[in-house]
Amino acid sequence: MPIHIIQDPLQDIPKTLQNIPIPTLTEKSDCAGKYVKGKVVFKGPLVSRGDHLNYILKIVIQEDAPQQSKASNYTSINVMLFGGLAKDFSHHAIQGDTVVPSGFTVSPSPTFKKDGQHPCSLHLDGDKACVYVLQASAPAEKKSGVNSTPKYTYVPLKELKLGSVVNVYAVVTFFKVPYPSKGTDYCSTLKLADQSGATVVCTVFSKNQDNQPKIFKTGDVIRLHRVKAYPFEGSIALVTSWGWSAVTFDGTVGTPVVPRTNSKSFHFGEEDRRAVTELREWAANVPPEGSSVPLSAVKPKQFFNLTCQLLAKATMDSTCTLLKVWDGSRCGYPLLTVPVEEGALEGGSPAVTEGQNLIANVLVYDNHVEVAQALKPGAFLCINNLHAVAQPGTSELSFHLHGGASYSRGICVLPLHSPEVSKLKSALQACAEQMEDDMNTCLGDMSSLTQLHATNGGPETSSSVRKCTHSLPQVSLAQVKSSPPPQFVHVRAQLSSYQPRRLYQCLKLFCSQCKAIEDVPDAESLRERFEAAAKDSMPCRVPWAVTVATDTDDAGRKIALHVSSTECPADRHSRLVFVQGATFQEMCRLSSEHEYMLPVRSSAGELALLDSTVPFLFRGKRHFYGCQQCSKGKVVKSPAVTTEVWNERNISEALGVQLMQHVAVMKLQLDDGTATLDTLLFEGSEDFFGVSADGMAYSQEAQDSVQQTMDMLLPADSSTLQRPWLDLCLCLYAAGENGETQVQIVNTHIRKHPIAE
DNA sequence: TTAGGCTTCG
Repeated sequence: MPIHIIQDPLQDIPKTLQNIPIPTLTEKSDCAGKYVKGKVVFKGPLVSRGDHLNYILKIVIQEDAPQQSKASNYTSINVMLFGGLAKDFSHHAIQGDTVVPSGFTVSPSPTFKKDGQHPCSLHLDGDKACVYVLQASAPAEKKSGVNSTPKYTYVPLKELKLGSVVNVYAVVTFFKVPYPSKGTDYCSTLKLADQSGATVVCTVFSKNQDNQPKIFKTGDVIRLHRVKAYPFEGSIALVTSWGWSAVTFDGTVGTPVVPRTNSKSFHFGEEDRRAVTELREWAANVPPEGSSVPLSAVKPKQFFNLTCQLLAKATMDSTCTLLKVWDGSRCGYPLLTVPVEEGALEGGSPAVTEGQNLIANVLVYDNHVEVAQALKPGAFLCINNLHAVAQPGTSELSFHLHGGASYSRGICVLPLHSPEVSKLKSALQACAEQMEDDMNTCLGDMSSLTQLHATNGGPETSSSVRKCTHSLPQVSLAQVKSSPPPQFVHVRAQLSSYQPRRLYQCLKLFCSQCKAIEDVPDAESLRERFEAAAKDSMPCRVPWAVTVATDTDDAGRKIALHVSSTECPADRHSRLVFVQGATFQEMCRLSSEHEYMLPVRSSAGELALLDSTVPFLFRGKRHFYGCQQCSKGKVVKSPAVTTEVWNERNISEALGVQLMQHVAVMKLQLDDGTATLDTLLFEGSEDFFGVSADGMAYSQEAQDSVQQTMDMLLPADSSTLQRPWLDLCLCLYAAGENGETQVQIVNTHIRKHPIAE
């Protein structure tokens, strides 16, 4: 726990830490093992940077008395807290507390000129950062032996027990002004909330109007003594009981804590000041009333606000428009499917969401129709005062945005860079990834079945077959272009162009760990890169290999072959041979199907791999590359390949090299008459061509096959009439910083000999 | 005791 609540700084701060006076801090200060001490004179709001773990909190602390009067006058300094530390600090410390941060870094204060505070600021982030908090309290109260004031305990609203009479502190989120009841008393109804997350209704009875709690507006803080918790309609409610009292406070952060009450005598101390301050700060960071409810938490009959993404829309009639939306959470109730006329739906939804309670059908009525009509699929929305309506006889939910504008009912389009949208985007992304995982599992189980189905299928006019299990309607490319990611779509289209036209240029090296994609170096650059290595004639002997030297064509130059004594259990001929001082051509010449050849150079008496721009392993005509980013040290230790069978994977692991794999990457432009669409063939390229990327790298036959496929899809000088139609599965996803939609062809296999022939 | 927050054609 990076926040420590302490009683006595002298005792509770570790003696290993040393104080450094705030005025003496400079950018160059060595702050390891140091702490600063000061009073919190400002505490900003807890700011969330999108995801729930990512918080920032700014505070200003002031040192009591400058310890080095001559040093500088900067006794106040800005302190930035990050992550869990920021959140914990926000909960445990308030303005006025004395705090002792340690494990901070010092950097120039960006607001130095503006705020005139210390030219440096402190940053607390990571494992080493911690803050000791000495909570401010009224010493007089604690130390005076006179126990004149009773000690009250306050129960969090979530922990109310039926039948108990309790004291509570809460924020008023709703109130009805007092009115005469049908009995003898005045009555008012309040709704209360506190940090525990619960909201509770409270009824207040009083003999006269003046004794009612002095609530001026929602957000006020109330302290209630002696209220009784009792059951009402399945939840807990509060009602005033004998001898009850109420004190209220303004809820605005930073304003003086002034109690409002009619009571002649009431207890009010430092504890109360802290309770009010904490509630105010909590309330300031909680979204105001009418905050969004995720689909997963919606209950029948509820009116709520939904933050969501629009997937598709359809006009039902002149007074009603259907919006299909999702927020990445699954509704706890089955969702009603609203039938839509063919072609009426603009946009689409991922097929795998069917039956997953992910997509809500929102019926928008009357005055809201105009706004709804203008919305673009993909937009992020906040639909306010949406009504969850249960279908009679079933528990299926549909959602109605009724006519009228009360309770701020309506649709807002959220700006792309708002925190709500970042939050929503991460939820949607997580949901889409989950769906994809589910789908891949499903795909594995189903692939044999679909292949059978495909070959036994009826009349075929398509030159490709989809290998996915989606049951998606076919959409036009124009529709795809207006569809929001992430989702899968099915289209029928022709190829209109592709790049690169030279197929060998589409081969790349891919690191599955860091996702880097590199070009495959050509023979000429490899020859150059080996030149320096070939000049390495430093004799080198390693205990784990037998070294032999062989002559070269160059007079006097020798190649050293360090043959590892480790044998492959499954094949005694397999050996690891570390080759020192060879050119690229020599490496290729030496390389055979039996041995694994690894080019090395000498490095301080040991052998080291060459840099990652050249293959680290040669076998036969195959060359293997390591990832520059992800491979570990270059020095070769005794290579402990422990597996029964050897292959490039085991060997690279034993050497700490992250093996890169071949991938084929192409850009294909599709056309179906409604639009052209640029797509990427990457993850689905092996499926597409029915050829492995390694095959494309080394086998003439495979290369010819790929060329034939492309020639078949786009015959030279062909008209659109001559080009075959393709049934394709496309995956739409957001890519890059701006979240632009990228489209990949996936789950699609090209028939080289169309059945129609 | 009293009241028990509120909206809605679909």
